[in-house]
Amino acid sequence: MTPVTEKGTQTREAILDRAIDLASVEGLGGLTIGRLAAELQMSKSGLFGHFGSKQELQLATIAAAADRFRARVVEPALELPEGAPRLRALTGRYLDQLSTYSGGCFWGATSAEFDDRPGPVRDAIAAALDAWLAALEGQARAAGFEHPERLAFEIYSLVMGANARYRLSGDKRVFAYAREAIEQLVPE
Amino acid sequence: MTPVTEKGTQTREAILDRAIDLASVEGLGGLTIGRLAAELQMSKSGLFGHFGSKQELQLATIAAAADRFRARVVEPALELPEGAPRLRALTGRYLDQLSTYSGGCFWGATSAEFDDRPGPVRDAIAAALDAWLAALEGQARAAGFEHPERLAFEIYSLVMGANARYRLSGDKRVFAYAREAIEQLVPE
DNA sequence: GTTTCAAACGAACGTTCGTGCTTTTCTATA
DNA sequence: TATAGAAAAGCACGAACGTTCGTTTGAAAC
Repeated sequence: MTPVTEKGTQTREAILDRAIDLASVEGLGGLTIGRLAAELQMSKSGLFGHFGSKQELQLATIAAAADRFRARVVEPALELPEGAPRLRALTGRYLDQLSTYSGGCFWGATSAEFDDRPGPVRDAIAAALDAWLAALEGQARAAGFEHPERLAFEIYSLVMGANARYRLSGDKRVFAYAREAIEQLVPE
Repeated sequence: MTPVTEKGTQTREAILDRAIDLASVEGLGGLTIGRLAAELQMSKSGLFGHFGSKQELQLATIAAAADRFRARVVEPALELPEGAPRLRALTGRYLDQLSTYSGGCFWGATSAEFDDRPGPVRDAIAAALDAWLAALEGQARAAGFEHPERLAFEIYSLVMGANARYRLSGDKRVFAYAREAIEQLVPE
């Protein structure tokens, strides 16, 4: 289940790396063990042994996706001063990820999928999203906005909306729309 | 496939009615023929005969959902004058549906699910969403806004964002946030 | 040089899915 | 009311899924 040797850890990380990309496009449902094994050129059972159950694989993938998000979006933004600058950095970096790296948004693909399936998987996704909203709200509060919770919701909606619209229409202008709308909400 | 008798039509409509509700919660993937048949207390094959393929069932469900959306959201708003009043009516009615009738949003549940699966189903969903965005944009233009396309995107994002957040957090305040944000964008 | 154990494998399981064939039941009309 | 045709059922299929099993490999540990 949990790897013991160096090689086991490497394999497990390779699996989760590919799992994040796959789930970002097709959701956690499309993340099938057989397909994942085929793409990594290993056996279903060999891959399965790293996790012990499909649910454990899903939970591990969610945790890895949260780690990646923190590393690519949150941590770089921590170098900027609290408040409005950090708030703009958070959203800017997120939108950069979505528009450049064209693999889809893990949270956009999975949150709608599990919002009506109670259980540990749904809880893990909800917790990650709550943390993201709370981070936005914290910076909005630090920036002195009057309704930080509402502002966090608005920013969240615009970013996720841009991703959803781009995915379906292929129109990249939506990212500019989101940036302009957020710029208006959090002016320089 | 297409019903001929009165009874056939009734059954087909009953199937699609239930199919919309089911897919609004679980998506078109969770809409399985066996489950749908069980809920309607009929046989898989009997239900299957009405459509001939799963894809035809999905397409028929999408068309029926679009009809329902037009009847419940779009047409009532047509009684108000063009421009800002109609724009507010469209979003207000939509948010009412989402917060009152607690079955989830068909478009929210299905659009993320199929945005990376090319084919007629994806096309049908995309067309319905495009029509909705176009309707918003048309009213924004009639209301004299400077960037009608962007405003339509912002409103779309706020409504869908409210649904997504409510589904995952259970916090109904997000609907108020969406209303206030839209009120600010399209003042009385 | 032998022992040990994690890592990976291949084959099979039980289940569920969509779908096709055949038969029975019902409905509408002449 | 009789009968053609539509609606629904019954049964079985092939494929894909998650999962389990016993076995093989390869690299440390003694």
